Amino acid sequence: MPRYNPSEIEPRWQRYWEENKTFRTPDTVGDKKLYALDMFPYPSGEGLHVGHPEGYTATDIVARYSRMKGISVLHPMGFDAFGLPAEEYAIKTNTPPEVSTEKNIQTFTRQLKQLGFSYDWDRKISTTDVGYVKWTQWIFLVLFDTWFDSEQQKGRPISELPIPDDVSAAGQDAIREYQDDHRLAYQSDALVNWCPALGTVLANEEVKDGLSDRGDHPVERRPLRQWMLRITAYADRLEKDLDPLDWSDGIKKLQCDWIGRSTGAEVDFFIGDQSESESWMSRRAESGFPRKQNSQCLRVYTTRPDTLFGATYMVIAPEHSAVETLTTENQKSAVDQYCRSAAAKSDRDRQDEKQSKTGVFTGSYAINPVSGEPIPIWIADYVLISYGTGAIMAVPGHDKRDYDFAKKYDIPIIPVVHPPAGSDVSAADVDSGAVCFADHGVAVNSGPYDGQPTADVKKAITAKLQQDGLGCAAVNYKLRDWLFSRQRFWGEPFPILHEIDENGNKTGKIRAVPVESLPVELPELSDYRPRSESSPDGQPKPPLERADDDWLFPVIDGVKYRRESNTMPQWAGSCWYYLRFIDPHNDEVFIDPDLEKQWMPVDLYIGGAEHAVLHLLYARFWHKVLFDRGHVSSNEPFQKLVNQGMILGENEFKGYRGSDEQWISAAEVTENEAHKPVLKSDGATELRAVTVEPDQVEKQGEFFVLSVDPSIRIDSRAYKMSKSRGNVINPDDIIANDGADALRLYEMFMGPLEQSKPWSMSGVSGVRGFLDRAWRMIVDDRAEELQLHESVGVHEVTEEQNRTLHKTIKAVTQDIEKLSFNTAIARMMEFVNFFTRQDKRPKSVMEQFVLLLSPLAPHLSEELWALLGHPQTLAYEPWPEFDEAAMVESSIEIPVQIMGKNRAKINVPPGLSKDDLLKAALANERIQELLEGKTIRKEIVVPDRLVNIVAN
RNA sequence: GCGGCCGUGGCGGAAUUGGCAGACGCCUUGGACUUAAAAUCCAAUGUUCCUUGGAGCGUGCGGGUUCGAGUCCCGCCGGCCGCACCA
Repeated sequence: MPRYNPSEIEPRWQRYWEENKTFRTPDTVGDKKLYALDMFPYPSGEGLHVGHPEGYTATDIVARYSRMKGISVLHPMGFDAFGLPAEEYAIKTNTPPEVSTEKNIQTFTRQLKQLGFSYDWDRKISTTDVGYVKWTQWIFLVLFDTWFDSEQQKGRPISELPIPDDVSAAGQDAIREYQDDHRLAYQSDALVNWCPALGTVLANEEVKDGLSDRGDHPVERRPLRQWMLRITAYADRLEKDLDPLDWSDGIKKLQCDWIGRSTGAEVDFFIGDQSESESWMSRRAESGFPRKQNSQCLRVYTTRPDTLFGATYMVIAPEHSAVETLTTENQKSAVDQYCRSAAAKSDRDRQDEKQSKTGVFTGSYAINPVSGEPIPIWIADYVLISYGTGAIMAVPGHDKRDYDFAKKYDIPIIPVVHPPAGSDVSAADVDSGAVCFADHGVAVNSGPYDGQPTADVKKAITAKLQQDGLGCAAVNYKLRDWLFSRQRFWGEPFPILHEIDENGNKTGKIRAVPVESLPVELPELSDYRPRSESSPDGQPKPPLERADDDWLFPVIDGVKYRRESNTMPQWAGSCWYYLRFIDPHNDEVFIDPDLEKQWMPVDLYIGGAEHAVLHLLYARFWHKVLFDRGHVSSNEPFQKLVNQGMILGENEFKGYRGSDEQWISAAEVTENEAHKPVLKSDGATELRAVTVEPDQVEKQGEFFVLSVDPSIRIDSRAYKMSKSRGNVINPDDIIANDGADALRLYEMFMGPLEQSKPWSMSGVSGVRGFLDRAWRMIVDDRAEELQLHESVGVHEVTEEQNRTLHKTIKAVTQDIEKLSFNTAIARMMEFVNFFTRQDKRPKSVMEQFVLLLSPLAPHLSEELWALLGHPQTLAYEPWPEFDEAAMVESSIEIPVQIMGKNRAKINVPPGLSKDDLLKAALANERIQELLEGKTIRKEIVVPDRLVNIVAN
């Protein structure tokens, strides 16, 4: 029986596409091109999640649509396969991670093929492929070979780095060291979370209450020698170049906030006796503001130089280099104790304690350069060593944090800004120190600047400081350089060699692995565990240190080296995969420059919002370096970016029961810190959350309540899918029941692409019903053989049928262009509803419809296309065109309102002039009745839309 | 705390951007077909009031602009997601 049977149709067409290489990328790009890219997945052991196909279907629809529009399409897929889960699994089972990774990639590939995506599978890549790792390492060497010329705002070859005379005078080693200090990839002693027991560096997220997440071992903050990438050099360009991109404002803002550019001034405060400050200042007025601060002063960064007159104390971070010199004898023990306890805290712990600020007085004073008054210098961990200069001038009157601190330690507050006229804050409250006013306003107690608005004072004081050699305008970023090394096994080895002496000790000289020796492959190990004890020099010992000597100690030109044993983080591979897709098999270069020019940039990039910041920032950074060095022609990689929303589990009703099984209304329930439901009244009595069936619940006013007891309120919401909640939907099950076309269509029909939305099983059967109806509109499902429905044939197309067709073509075309797939599907449903009622369904119209449906439901469409008499795939059939003339209605219904309320409807021909439309409205009997005895004050006539008459 | 997004029927969501609120789908109810069921098809389906026909009220709440507001402005309330001492 020729019922619609996706499990028979779909594998058949998938085989057809694969055997005929239907979606092979064209060798040469035509007039128009589309590079449609998905954020490639990490191939986890769990297999595909229903969230994956959402974005993938969206790009696939656009790719298929574009091919039919005659556009050259590149639509690839691959795998971001380095990562921790594979390594954990390897440790547990002692099998090489590449084995489980390969298995997972095969599962993912099978699942993706079952969804009928039109990827060019010949371009499949995995970041773990040796041929891919080679070029990841090569790009690292480009970073290693590049320095950033801040004048030209451009990365340049290290060989072009100007060497200062004093450095070149000091010899070759000094020059080499100077170069190493300026490379975009450099080694640095960064403060990191170091866990001695685990022998590894941990991410902030892996540390809780100063203990390691796994094993509860103590973690300390220590400077360790790590590889860093100088992304901060590109901060300005990463921010500015966002502007012309077709990204949502939300994502642009997230990136901007992450970069965190702020402008202000650096200011030097003289340290020492008040009497000497005058002469120091006059010397400064002559010498100007020095590039580096010296020990006579403390340099701060501030965004509010206008509040300088209100600076009543200073704060330096506990790690500041001046701590020792500033601490006086009788403060020494208190300072030592404070700094030691601060060092033991992770960043997270410091943040947790932000409610109550802590600090300690150094015993020293600085001189406020504008007032000449001595002000105390404190140490407090609310000042971060990693931002600005690690020191601040504190203005408690106009900074919330300084205000809290000053209140706690009883430090004077001087108000220097009054709220502007119309502010909620009163000047009197600011003067009395009752409130902290952090906004812009008007200067007071600021000498010559009194009465001027904040913005002007900022400029004027900065200029004055500059003139006096006490300060200069400055820019700062929250963005930090990128800590790029990991003590893990399953990642790309660094292509770097450390020179060693006869005793095997590092000399400090490093060199790149010669390009012709790339890739540096991972060595074979018998044990993937991180080392549990640290090496004698206190540095972590990554697993790669246990490699054979052959791997670990190469000799080049008679010089002995030790390989770098850290690996790159998972981000590395995803930083440039979009380039490799363009030329995936090239062994000579990472990408052919001609092909790069033809295909870049990516025209549509779709993926989850979880990568909105880091991945996109990192990839853009690498791309800009490659651009500066002439390896790519485009400045930005991703022209249009769309973040799909999250697919949540099915909606759940949740009720609460007390210890005696009594129902408790949700209105009386709150959550405690452990996210357990408790009674709101005491915040302690634990309750049990139970799922309530939908038929036991009804809506009353704003809330859902129990049908049997309306005084009991029930919570209603959808939760994130998770294994522990048991609400995970497996795409394989949906495909088995209703087919890939139904899954694709349902995920597109759920709602706007970028919105989070709950799953609904009956919604799936809804779209399956539509596919069934579309099938029956064309196929005779009661016949023995597969044949056309008796109503389908070579019929004259009626005017109404033609109008429906062209309206549908127009709507679907525009909706696909807007990525508004839910409404495109709704229009096709209307089409099917209409033509199912037609006894004569012209074959030509059915064909056009099948083409419209094909990007969304490709298997069903191919099957119907074949049945309509076309032996070849429809993938390259021309996309249907619409004709405005065919859409014109003979008569349209116009509402007539009186005082904005609908009172009648009139039928008029479209395009009627204002006057005629008004005449027709006034001619209406009912309108005449209602207007009787009233005076018409005003008539609003919108042609083809409505008439509104104002009368009383 | 700061920032972003969002509140429309029982549910997911539409609404040519200021012009008929609730397209399309789900759920529910009724009917046709059937010995029966499934499947399919047809119809009803925001809410209240009255007698058909209609009238009133309705887009989280309160105000405003307008002939006209889901859409614009001001002030609240609620939800979700980021960031979190960045001077």
